[in-house]
Amino acid sequence: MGNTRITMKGLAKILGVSTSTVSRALKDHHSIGEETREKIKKTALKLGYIPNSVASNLRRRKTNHIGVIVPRIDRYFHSSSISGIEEVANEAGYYVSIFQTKDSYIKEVESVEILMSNKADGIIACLALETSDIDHYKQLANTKIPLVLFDRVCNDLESNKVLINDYDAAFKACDHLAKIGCKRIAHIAGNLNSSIFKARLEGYKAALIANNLTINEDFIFYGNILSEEEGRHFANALFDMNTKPDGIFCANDITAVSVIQTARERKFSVPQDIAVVGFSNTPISKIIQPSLTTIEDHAFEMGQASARLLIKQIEDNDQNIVSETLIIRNELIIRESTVPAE
Amino acid sequence: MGNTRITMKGLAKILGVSTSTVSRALKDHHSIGEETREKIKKTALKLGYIPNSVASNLRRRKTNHIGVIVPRIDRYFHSSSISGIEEVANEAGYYVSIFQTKDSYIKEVESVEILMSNKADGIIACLALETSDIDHYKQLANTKIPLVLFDRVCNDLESNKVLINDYDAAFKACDHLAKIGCKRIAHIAGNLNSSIFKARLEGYKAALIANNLTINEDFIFYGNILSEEEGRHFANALFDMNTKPDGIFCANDITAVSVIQTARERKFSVPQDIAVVGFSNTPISKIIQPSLTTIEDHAFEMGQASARLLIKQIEDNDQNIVSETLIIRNELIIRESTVPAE
DNA sequence: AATTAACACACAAACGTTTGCGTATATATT
DNA sequence: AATATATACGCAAACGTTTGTGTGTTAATT
Repeated sequence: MGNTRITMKGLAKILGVSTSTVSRALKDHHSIGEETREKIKKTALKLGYIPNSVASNLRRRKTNHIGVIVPRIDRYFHSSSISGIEEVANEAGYYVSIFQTKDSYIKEVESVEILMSNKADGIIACLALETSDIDHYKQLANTKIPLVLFDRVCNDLESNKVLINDYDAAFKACDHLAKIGCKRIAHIAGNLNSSIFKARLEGYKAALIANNLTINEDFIFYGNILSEEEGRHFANALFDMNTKPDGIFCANDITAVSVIQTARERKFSVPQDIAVVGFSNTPISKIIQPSLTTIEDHAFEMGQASARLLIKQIEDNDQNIVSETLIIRNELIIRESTVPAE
Repeated sequence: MGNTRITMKGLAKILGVSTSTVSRALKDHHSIGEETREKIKKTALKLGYIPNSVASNLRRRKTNHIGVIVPRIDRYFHSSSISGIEEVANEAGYYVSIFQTKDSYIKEVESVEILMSNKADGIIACLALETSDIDHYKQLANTKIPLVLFDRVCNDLESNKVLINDYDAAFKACDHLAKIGCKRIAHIAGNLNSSIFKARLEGYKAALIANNLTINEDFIFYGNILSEEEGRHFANALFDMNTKPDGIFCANDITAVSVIQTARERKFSVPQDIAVVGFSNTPISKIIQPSLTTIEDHAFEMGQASARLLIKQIEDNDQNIVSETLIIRNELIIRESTVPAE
């Protein structure tokens, strides 16, 4: 029953050396002679030795493991950023575990606890919509586990951040609507508990003011998770209005797509009756007809940048830098939902 | 500076009890008196004790960690199945780490090695396209780490499997095309190294034969990763043919969408000139115009089933069952790309 | 020839838990 | 009163590494 696998101790006994020699030989420590090193490696291979990282992690006080906490992995923005995180983490010798909060505060707290217990070397998180109390992240600071917040960050928390300028992006989007002639610009806002949706709302308002348009509260729809259903609901409400908006800035692509679909069903034409702008440049935005004007927010690159920043924090001991904030570029991508193809 | 966190040993010293008592008290072991138990818990809380799972894992020889290996997390099918896996794993007290192979054999091997080293309690994997040699999974069998393959499985490997009947699904799809009157049915096939794409090709052929249609090799396009680019390339080749197909079954939604887009650009109409069927019922399939007829393969449920199966294998010691295979239902969803809305 | 330095390895403690076993006191059983 | 049982806790080994220090041998330096 060679049931239990060979360990360093086992190898040492077989070869008549000490476990410390085995350990050093396997990682090419210079103090081990050429000959014994080779002999050890050879038999390790032959006997199918597999290093036990759990033991190693305990001893080294390092796990080479970074935890990622996101609201929902099946949303394109998040799976893309995870993909970016995973790529640079792996490159640097870290592996990645995923926690999905489904925007629940409790699940977020639990995730952080598990990651602390498991001695993750660092954490990258995108806040749940429900989250406003951030003690769980503050507790993290005591444990010296570096944290990077991305996309949905928290201003009350001093931590590393990677985000885009949502205000600016929203401003560009709405300014574009104004410039193409929209006078009554509506907005589907996300959960204002979240930094990004608050900023997008403010960017929206600022752009209207800058273009001498009045802000009409009836034209602002306050959403939550911005699902397809929410989008449809708002779109229907919008098309039921007496004086209808002639442009709309949606805080994500999902709701923007719902608006376009609803418009089609109700025989309104986009962009003639209403121009629509989304947010995130998800794959669907290119495909839908009319194709969707939207903000490219570079999710993959945000993920990469977050991972790079985190790993720097993990590996550098520069205690002078308390925290760092990275702003990622964003672009307005103009498509047919605001400017019809000629 | 209180830099190093409090441990059980520390708590024990402070409270004047043994570490074993602390350990047992914290997990409500019956042999610890009410009074001491409460006292221990109280001070543990007060001093911000965080259990060290790494140490616990080492001692218990269990990590409560399951590894997931998928080709690309930013593809909807995979992020959905991960979401399903994550949900049931968390429910059962496991956390999930993700490895992305990008369809590379080497990355898959490395991922398995990392998971073995890290003593994952189990692994759920969807094979990379490149993978044909599966020694790395066979090695896993020696370590007694349970494995569940899902979607893209390997017939040479005796292991737990969760998949759909791709042959049957493809048959249904192509039979549908035949029944609506298509005589020249084409197929965009995936990498035939992969079980699912081979099965879909065979289902395609079988359906043609069953409908007394001849199999024309010119109508079969052999793809690889089935990206948008591949789809466009094949679509253009298809529309350049003298006698064009009047129906096409695409091995995934991405290429199906490309066909529809290309058709639109080149002024062919779907489904009148060519009917098209995709595979996976990704969100985009509902949105595109015409909406896409496709196979619903229940990615989320596949993930759930995989996780449940794996956890059963981890926790049950029923050594009678060597392996188990679950077939998940699938349905043909008929939309406008084969049957125009009246 | 004496001192240094380099080399090659072994010893043993440590990382922070868990757990089988042992023991002392208190209560119940005959 | 003697034995058995339950209760409440401590001892110490173990999980499999890593690493600081120690030691004996050989080669280099003066």
